[in-house]
Amino acid sequence: MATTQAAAVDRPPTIHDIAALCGVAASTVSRALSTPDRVNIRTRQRIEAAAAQLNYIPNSQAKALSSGRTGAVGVLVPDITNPFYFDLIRGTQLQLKAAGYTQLLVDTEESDEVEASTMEQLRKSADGIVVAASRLSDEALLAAAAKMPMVTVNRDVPGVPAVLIDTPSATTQALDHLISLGHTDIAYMAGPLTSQSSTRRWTALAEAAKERGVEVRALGPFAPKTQSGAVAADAAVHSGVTACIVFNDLIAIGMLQRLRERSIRVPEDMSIVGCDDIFGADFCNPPLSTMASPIEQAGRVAVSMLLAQLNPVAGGVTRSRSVMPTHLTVRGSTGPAPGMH
Amino acid sequence: MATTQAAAVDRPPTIHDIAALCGVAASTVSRALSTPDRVNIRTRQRIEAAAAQLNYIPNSQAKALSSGRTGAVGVLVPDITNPFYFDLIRGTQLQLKAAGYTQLLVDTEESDEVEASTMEQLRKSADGIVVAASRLSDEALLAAAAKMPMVTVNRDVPGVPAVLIDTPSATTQALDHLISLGHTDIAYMAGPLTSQSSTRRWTALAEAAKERGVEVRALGPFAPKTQSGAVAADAAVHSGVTACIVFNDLIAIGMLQRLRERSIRVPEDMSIVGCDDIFGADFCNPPLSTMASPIEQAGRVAVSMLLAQLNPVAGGVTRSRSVMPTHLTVRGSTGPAPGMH
DNA sequence: AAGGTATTGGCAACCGGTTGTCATTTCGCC
DNA sequence: GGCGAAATGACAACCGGTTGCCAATACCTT
Repeated sequence: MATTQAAAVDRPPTIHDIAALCGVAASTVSRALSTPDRVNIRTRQRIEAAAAQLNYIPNSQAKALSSGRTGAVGVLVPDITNPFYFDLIRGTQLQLKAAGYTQLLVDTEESDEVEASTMEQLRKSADGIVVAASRLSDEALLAAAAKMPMVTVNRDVPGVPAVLIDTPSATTQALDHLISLGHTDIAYMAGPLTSQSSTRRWTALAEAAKERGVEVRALGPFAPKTQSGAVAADAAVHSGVTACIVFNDLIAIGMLQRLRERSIRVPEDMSIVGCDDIFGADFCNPPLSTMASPIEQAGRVAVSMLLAQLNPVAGGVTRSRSVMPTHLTVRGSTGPAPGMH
Repeated sequence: MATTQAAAVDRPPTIHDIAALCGVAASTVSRALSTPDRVNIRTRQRIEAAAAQLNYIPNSQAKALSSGRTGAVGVLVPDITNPFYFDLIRGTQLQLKAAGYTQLLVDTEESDEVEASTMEQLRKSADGIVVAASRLSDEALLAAAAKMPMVTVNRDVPGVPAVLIDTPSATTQALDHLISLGHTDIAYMAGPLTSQSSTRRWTALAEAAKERGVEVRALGPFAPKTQSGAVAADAAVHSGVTACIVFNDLIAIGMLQRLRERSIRVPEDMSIVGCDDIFGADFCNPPLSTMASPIEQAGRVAVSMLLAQLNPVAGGVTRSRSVMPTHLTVRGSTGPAPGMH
């Protein structure tokens, strides 16, 4: 039989249901749940019990609307299918979840426009964003950071908190490694022009090369995909170098494949050093020598920095810059220069 | 000088700002933007111009709260670092973005509990969900599907719309391939017990083997990680089989590494067939023969089915099941059985 | 026991849209 | 020119929480 009094309807319970059940005002319920110490302990326990009984789950939309905080953090990556970002994403996801935040993951498709419009979109629906390998200009990034809390990964813009992966110094390790193997003709296979990581690596590498009196030439740019490896490999062979330090593992693995097709032996005829130590770098053929860094941790740190920015602790210092150590992992793709023993 | 009239404040514009600028009611603005044909064309154009001028972006929270529709879709995957899901995620993301939806990606950590609680959470903040390789029981899944629109991927539960990747039939292809190479001792390296995909593959494989009069034994279960490859490889060697059909490429690649360590040659001593054709399957050593399927497309189809469910079109038929074709891709990890030519 | 302070709980406005209702306008038609 | 129907726009309630403000209550002190 139909009844006018709201029975246990199927609609999810709200604070009003709890309030009615406990005989208090809705606002009291709200306070009991979000500002526990502003409510009588007994009342609070009654409310909590009722909430548990009703299987209450707060409506995040409503919460966001009224409080202005969404409890969500946007994570922007240029290419979601690039294995490099898997670990980063997992790091951010774990850290965000631990803090009770939701992750909004967006693939910006290597496009500065998509990146910018996404940021504008997220301005309303997220409390802050983590931007990996931004393709935006320094000015655009700085302007965006002024509008909403932001932490960048692998992008150094003064005034914007950042997690930097210290690949530049690793390129020096790679260079020394190659020099110690007798290589003197070395190329740097560059990434996209808009990638600051690529620029920073090249700068560091060129300087180190100069100090050591060897010559390193830059080739490229190459898109960060395995497919680009073919062009890159051909360019390297044509240039006559005996070793390559490659922008990232994706391209490096592509080069490995192409060199194999062309019957150019790695590392006997050509040594290859990648960067990132992505999934696959350890089981490609030959296994790739590469510059490895704690990517997942970088993701966690980025989130920590962002959350510290969102919820400032009295007396806490907010770091605005964090550098992740990087080291060279030598596997099978590097060996003595041709003609050396 | 201070002014009481709200000038161009920094706060993002709302429909009220637009309404004030146009001299109409806020509700008119709302209608003009969401139900364009219920408003005078001239008024609408004025409103649209004002919206553009103010750079108006609707507040998705408020929209969700009042309309009940969030414009977001949850995508649940068991392990975000499993390359198999990259393409799936990219597929869902592309299709969702094209339809103006937001993707909420969650890693359920291969846990049925995380999966269940995530669903409960998402019930409020998403309009529907895509669940890949669910670890939930049929009953739990059916119950969850009753509460919110859902499409599963690689999980067949009557009454729940699903995108199925036809790996079972591919196992038959793999079996025939191995038989044609002279193998008679074949093992199936099983995935997690809670994975229906694994069960379905085994069922299909066992039946096909029976028809063909060969014996196939099941080994495992093994966790879907490269690390499990070592145990799997050792188990395979110990069992004396000459070929393995493996639950997925992750385990298969791990096996390849282990067999190499143990100096067991692939494919001379042992043939390996993987499943999924993930990133890396083409450049591991040797390149992996595997069962490939259009994963990204599976993601797109799953989203299409979900959206069709959310926005039923008059006269449109809603497919509740879609099977993606799968075929065997032969590379270097399969060869003639030992002693055959 | 009375006065004071600290704590607690309720009211109501508000966040930014959506949507039902209804009065008004506009238009077409006879 | 006047009528009716359709189109249009304004009002206000509502979604589910948060929060400022104030009154009421409790507790403590002298």
